[in-house]
Amino acid sequence: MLAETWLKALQEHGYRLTDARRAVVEIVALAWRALTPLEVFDQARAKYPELGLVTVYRTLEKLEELHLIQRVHQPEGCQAFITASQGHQHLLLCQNCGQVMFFEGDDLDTLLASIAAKTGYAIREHWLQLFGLCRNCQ
Amino acid sequence: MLAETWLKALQEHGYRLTDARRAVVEIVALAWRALTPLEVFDQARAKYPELGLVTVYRTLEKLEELHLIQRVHQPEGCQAFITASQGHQHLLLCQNCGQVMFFEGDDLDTLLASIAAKTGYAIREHWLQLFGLCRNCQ
DNA sequence: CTCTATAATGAAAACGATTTTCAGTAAAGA
DNA sequence: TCTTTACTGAAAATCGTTTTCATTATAGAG
Repeated sequence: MLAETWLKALQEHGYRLTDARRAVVEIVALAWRALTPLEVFDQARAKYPELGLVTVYRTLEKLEELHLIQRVHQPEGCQAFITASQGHQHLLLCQNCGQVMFFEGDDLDTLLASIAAKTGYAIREHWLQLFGLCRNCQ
Repeated sequence: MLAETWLKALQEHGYRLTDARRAVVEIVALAWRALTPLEVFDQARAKYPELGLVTVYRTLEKLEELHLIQRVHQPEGCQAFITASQGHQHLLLCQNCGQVMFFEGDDLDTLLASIAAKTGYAIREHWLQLFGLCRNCQ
């Protein structure tokens, strides 16, 4: 299970395993859409009612630092997090239900080379994100 | 001049022309990199010292509403604004000095069709943004 | 299994960015 | 010139996030 992997990773980096952390990790690892810290808090409190919002922030910070989760930029805001993509993948978001999918295989080399030539920029990174409707929401 | 065009557009949409608004518009229209509300405030106060930060927020809101400026998402934050792209253009940002350039001619149709087929999504929008070093910063 | 150092906790306070409220001011059309 | 009302800046309120701090509990040592 993904949650187990994340907890192990936290431990291996010298972080302790606590009930609060476990509750947060389990919610985020299972999420099929990006969750804000407040949403994580609300959902994780069902498992662990003593949980504080501050701990959610602190745990998300560590998960992001270990590249286990990543922040998702959306028109409505940029506070939500989702499981990090592995390797060179990009996001595809459902505009209705928020479902997050990853895809790979973007071949932008030709485009990037042409832009570099036109602008004189040395291009070092790119963000590509798609929005649409998932099968269920069409 | 771009500032004139924006002021005219504001007027045509029923908004009044004031000194505070003129000061904000002139700063943002001339910017070569994305500016946060606070940066706009600081720069515009040189022209119009009575200016309030609240008015900067309110003016930016109207300029965005009229699609004259757009918010720029960056790893460091998503509060800054830049002149809006015209038509189907994307952003290219210098990671060192922040210079913003627009480019067009992204041919993603093949990619989008393949992702749509693979995922079942009806893709309706895409965000593409490039980061690198401009000629001067390399 | 117990002890101990210290990482982690939650509550409250502080913080930065943004929005709202409000009474006074000024743009623009009559 | 007058009048309506959009616009203003200051202050207060709000929202998301971070810091502070005293207490708790994990994890490694003994």
